[in-house]
Formats: sequence, C-alpha cells, structure tokens
Amino acid sequence: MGKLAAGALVDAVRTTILDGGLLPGTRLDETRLGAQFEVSRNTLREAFRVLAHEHLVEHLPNRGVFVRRLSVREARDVYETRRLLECGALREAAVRRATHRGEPAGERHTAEDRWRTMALAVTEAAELGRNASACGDWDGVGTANGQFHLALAALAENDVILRTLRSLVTEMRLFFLVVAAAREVHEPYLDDNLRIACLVESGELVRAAVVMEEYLLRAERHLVGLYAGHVSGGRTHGL
Amino acid sequence: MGKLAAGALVDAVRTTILDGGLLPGTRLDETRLGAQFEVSRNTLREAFRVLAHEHLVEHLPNRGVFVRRLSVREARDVYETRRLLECGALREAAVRRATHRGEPAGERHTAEDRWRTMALAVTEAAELGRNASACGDWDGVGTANGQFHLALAALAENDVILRTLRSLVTEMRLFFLVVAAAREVHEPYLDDNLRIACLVESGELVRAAVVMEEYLLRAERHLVGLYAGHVSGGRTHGL
DNA sequence: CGCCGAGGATTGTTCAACGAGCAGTCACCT
DNA sequence: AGGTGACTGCTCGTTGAACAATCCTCGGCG
Repeated sequence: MGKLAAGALVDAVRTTILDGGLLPGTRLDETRLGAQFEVSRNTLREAFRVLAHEHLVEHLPNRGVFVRRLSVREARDVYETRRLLECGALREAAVRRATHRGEPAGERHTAEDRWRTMALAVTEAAELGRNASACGDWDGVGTANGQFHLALAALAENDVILRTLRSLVTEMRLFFLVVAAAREVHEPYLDDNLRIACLVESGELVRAAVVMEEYLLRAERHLVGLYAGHVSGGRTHGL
Repeated sequence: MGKLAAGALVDAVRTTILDGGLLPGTRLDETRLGAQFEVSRNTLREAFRVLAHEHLVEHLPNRGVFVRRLSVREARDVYETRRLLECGALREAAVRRATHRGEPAGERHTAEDRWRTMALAVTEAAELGRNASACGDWDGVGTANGQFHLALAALAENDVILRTLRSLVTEMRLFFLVVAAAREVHEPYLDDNLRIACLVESGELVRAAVVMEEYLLRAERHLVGLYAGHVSGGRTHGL
C-alpha cells in the first residue's frame, strides 16, 4: 500500500463508500474490513475516527460504525449551509477583486494571475459536466458538479470556506446514493452551471451570486421532494 | 475515568489546550501524554485524529502532533466564514419564523415554544458575559461570548450550521491564546452582544443580522491588527 | 406469549514489539 | 575552518495478540 497506511486507508474507505461499494446503513466490521484492506484493527479504528468526523460514518458505542444515512432534515440543513457559504463566497470574491484593483502593480498582477486560473477552473468544471452528460455518464456529472461548486468557492481565496464546503459536498454524495437517480438529480442544473460560469468569466460576481441563490434554493426543494418520494414511509435515520 | 476512554480523552485534551495548558507550538508526545492521561498510545492516537480534524492540532508525519498555531490569514478566513454563517443563520431564522406563522395551531405552538427558549439562551449568554466582565473574569467573558454566538446560530434550527460554527468558534480560541490580552479582545463587543440580544428578543432578526455583519467585520479588523502587533515579524506558522 | 439468562460475537482498550523516518552529533576529508 | 556523511538515539507508524466490557441472539421457562 501507500506510505502512510492510515491516511491512505481513509481515502480508500471514503472512495469505496462514495462509489456505492458500502451502502448507507451498512455496518463496517473491524476485523473483516481490516482483512479486506490489509491493515490492522487499530489502524482501521484511526481511520474510522476521521470518517466519523467527516460525517460519512456514524459511530454507535459498543455497536460499531455504520455508513451514515442522512435524514431529510440534515440534507436540507446541508443545502441551506451550502447556500450561505457559496453565495457568500461569491460576494466576498467580488469585494476582494475590487480591492485588488487599488493595489500596487506587482501585487495586483499576481492577484490577477490567480484569478485567471481560478475562473478557468470554474468553466472547465462546468464544461466537464456538460460533456459527461452528453456521454450519459451521470455519475461523472455528479463529481463534475462537485468540482464546479468547489471551484466557485475557491474564488473567495478563503481556505476555511473551501474546506468546510468540501466536507459538505462530500457528505451530500451520501444522500445521492440513496435517492439513486443520478440523472434526475443533476441534469436540471447543468445549464445553470454554464450560465454561472459565464457570469464569473465576465467578472459579474454579484449577479452570479444572485443566480446561485435561486439555483440552490430550487435544488434544495427538488431534493427534499425526491427523497420524500424514494424513501416514503421509511425511517429516516438509524441502523 | 469515564466510560469511553477515547471520547473522554478528546474532551480532556481539548480542554487542556483551550485552557492554555498546552500552548500553540507544543509537541504532544504520545508516550508522555499517554502516561499523563493514563491511556494507551493507541487510544491517544485515535484522539489525535479527531483533534487534527478539528484543526486544534497539527499532524506532521513521522514528527508528531503539535498544538496548532494559527496564521493571520487563517484567523481572517475563520472570521469571514463566521460572518457568512452567523448573519445567514439570523436571516434564515427570520424567514423560518415567518413561515411558522402560517402553520396549523399545534405545530405553530411548539415552534413558538422552541423560539422562546432559544431566544432566552441568547440573552442569558449576553448577560453572562456582562456579569463576568463586571467581575473582571475576562476568561469567562471569552467563553460566554462563544456561547452567545452559538445561541444566535441555534435560532436557525440548522444542525449543520451549528456544528460548523461550534468548530470555528473553538478554533478561534487558539488564536486568543497567542494574542493573550483577553480583555482587549472581548471588551469592545459586550455592548454589541446585549444590543443584538435585545433585537432578537423583539423579533427583529433582520436588523440583528445587519448589526452582526458590521460587528463581525469590525472584530475581524481588530484582531488582525492585534495579531500584527503581538507577533510582529515572527513566522506565522510552523513548528 | 413473553420474560430471562447463557453463550457467542464484536467492540474498547492495553501491551509489547519491530521497522522506519527524523534530528542532532561527531569524526573525517578537503 | 568548513562542509559532508555516517552513526546514534528517539519517536512515530503499524502490527498482532490479549483481555474486559458490552451487545445480540437464541433457547428455555413460566
């Protein structure tokens, strides 16, 4: 395996979960998973601690760790939080970009360079999603969509916003695993992504924030509706 | 000790750090700390994983874990993020409260009950801070201030916002440990807290959000200035 | 039918051991 | 003198085994 077993193990387990290899509700047996990934039980427990802190996994004392099953309530909360952070990030990016204009030439130049690459990442992610949808790769659309939102947040040049959002975007993929229909989940937003990318390219960050606000509100209501349909009557949370 | 050693250990180490028992930059020796808290090295390593994920502690491979030393950059980022989340939470609380008015009587009643207790928690935290300042207990003012901000965020009834904010508020205390002067850090904001609490009590959440925005911007600039003074010329991050 | 207790399985925690990586040291060579 | 490179501790990274504590299941009993 990789150099540091514990760190690599976290990535491996996370990837397995997010790829659907371990569905929400599954118990993660320490000895079996330890054998599967060829690490000792102690190392595995270290990995569980960080996955639990990422809210991908749930630790019930003396019972074990389970792949987390998100409640509608929490999905709504995550979307609301993302809306605050992502729209806020765009607005902060706007004021930061405005203040950069008043700086000495050298500083302004490097700031403008960073801006170019960050804006490029946004449009690239949006187009990646469009291309994936053209190929019918709806799973790829999902990851491209995540990249798009993270690229947007990166515009604010705020590591705390970025890392928080990364965690939330990852957590949302748990939700997509249970509502299943990746196409229905992501397709309606491909055009919105492209439109926002255009606004960013032309520097209209505040307008991008407004579009984003409406977009995320719509997505929130959409997903809550989807969930109500797919898990009707079931328990929303538990073992 | 407590029932679950690992969980209790996390709290114990975190408290020790936040009380100044382990200053930023200190290396946390696995065997020594294990002896001090009377737990095995493995259990301690589990605790380190979660503290690292809380960004209270920094893990350098093959070197050990160190109490984290925040850079000015990160302190600014944390404040910016808090501003987005706290003001956003107040605005979300406003719309949620408005929609609750249109609900059936039973639901509306329990919602109103929750509102009362949450609003009460806000004013209690604000007054707790005022009382602590009257006693000259500036450390107590700091914790009361943290409670105040968390109580405000709780108004949005969004667990994700709350847990994220709790993490950020905790992380900020690392910053206060190095700028030291607890009085200078917290005193200017006691009156703002009381004013916001009054606005919340009278249900003027949007106005509270506006005051909060200005407040947090001011605090951000204030702290960045303080840091520049206390750590002038020093490295901002490292071992 | 429901309560209850024995037994098995799994987690929680500890311990000892060994390999590996990082720092400081000190002799050696130029 | 100054730089270089091997040597030496020390600590981390990981493992495997061991034992207690807890929970689940299943079968017996009232």
